[in-house]
Amino acid sequence: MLDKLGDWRKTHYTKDLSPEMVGKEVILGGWVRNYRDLGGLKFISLQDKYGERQITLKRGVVSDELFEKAKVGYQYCLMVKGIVKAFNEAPGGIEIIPSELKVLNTTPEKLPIDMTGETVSELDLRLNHRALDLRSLKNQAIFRIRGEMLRSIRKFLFERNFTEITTPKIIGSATEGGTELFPIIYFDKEAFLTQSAQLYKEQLSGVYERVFEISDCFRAEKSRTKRHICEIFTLDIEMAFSTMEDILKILEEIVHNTIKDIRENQMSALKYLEMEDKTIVPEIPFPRYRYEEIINLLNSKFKIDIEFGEDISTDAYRKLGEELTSYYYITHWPMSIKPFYIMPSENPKYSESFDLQKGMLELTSGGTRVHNKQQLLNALENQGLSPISFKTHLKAFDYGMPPHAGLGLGIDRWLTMICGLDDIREAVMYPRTPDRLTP
RNA sequence: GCGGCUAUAGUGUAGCCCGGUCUAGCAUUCGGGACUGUCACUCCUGCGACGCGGGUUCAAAUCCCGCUAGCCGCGCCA
Repeated sequence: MLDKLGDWRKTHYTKDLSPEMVGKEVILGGWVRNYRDLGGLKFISLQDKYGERQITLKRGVVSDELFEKAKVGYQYCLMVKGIVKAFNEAPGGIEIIPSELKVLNTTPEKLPIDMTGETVSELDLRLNHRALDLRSLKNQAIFRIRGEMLRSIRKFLFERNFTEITTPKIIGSATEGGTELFPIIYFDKEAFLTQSAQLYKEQLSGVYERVFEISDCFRAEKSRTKRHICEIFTLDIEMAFSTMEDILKILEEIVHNTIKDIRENQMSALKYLEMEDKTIVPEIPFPRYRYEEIINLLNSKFKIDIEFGEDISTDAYRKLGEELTSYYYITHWPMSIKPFYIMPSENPKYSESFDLQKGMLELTSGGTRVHNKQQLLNALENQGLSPISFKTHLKAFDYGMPPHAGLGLGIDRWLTMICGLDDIREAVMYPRTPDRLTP
């Protein structure tokens, strides 16, 4: 028989309890992380979103009725009313001596995934039971770092006069070519899920000058790798009156500042993930290599032959990651493999574009954009794209579009690196892959 | 999309190569019992599994085929 919440409300989270509160009555709520029954003495480790506290039931100290009631299973949902007691041998030096206990919900006898820490269940199985899995200490650490990351990025950008924008995720036509789009039915029309905020953020840079968006984009590629998912979470930035040079500077500051904040505010999470020595604040400015320098390096050092104008293969990136382990830029990619909105360099063979790499992984790409309408029209035609399908976008370039530049950063990939995870799906609460649409 | 691999209690694994010894081992979870300072409590005890379908064979967890699910790599990927 389950207890009702009634008029009980939490007075504190587990993290709020301190030695100064000894003797006070508190109400805590959460889930059973561990349960130990020593006969006349029982311990419940109660976990909430911030941590855990020990509830101690000693026969003779608590009522017999309460003592008998405290027979709980892993991940039961409990609320406890009790007195804070200092006890050196208790975890954190504090324990709760309960006067009342509410069992608000129970669990099956056998949980579908391991929640004891004894064994590590397979990722696919954990994802099937994600709402439960996310309560694990590892996941708590990962997503605490994610929260800090987003908070830090937003704070940094707001302090520098950026405006947070939101752009449509349902779009009427293909935006940029390249990746496959998910088609959807929009009443009686065909529509698509957006692949990026690119065109909209460019337009809005002509209004709010410095804009950013943090949101989902969709890639309909059947990529079965540990680095790809179909619904990605990206940071998009666009700055008017700027070039690639300004973007390179602000991006390295963002990376530097975000990792600094994570180390300052979420060190315990980093430690839990054993990343405190690996996720360190990188020195800025980041090394910059031109695309040609990179392919020359790959050729001379690893005998990997890449023609100018070819993309860098997974294998080549892997080798590159052995050579360059920290953050670095690859700039001035061949214009031929960059999208139409990227500004060519003075020598139009090259482009004012860059990728930010961390080891083998591409984290960000960006560059200076074309703001002159005629030049944009020419670029569209050169890439075999139809100006008609970009008609509404092109209109924005009729009314004083400023020179601008920007970037797109994959938040999930970055979190994967920062947490030292093996698979990008670990860094997403509910990942979408070609084979996974639930939960 | 292509190639390689895997599938054993709730979870994680051993056994498979070399068919019989498997009445399928171990850890943990779960049930019962003992235990008043644990923190992966400890100890005793019990329950629980060969993905599905077909084939070979006297005999299949083990060999073969198909299906399903998953894993790894490549390709695709503003």
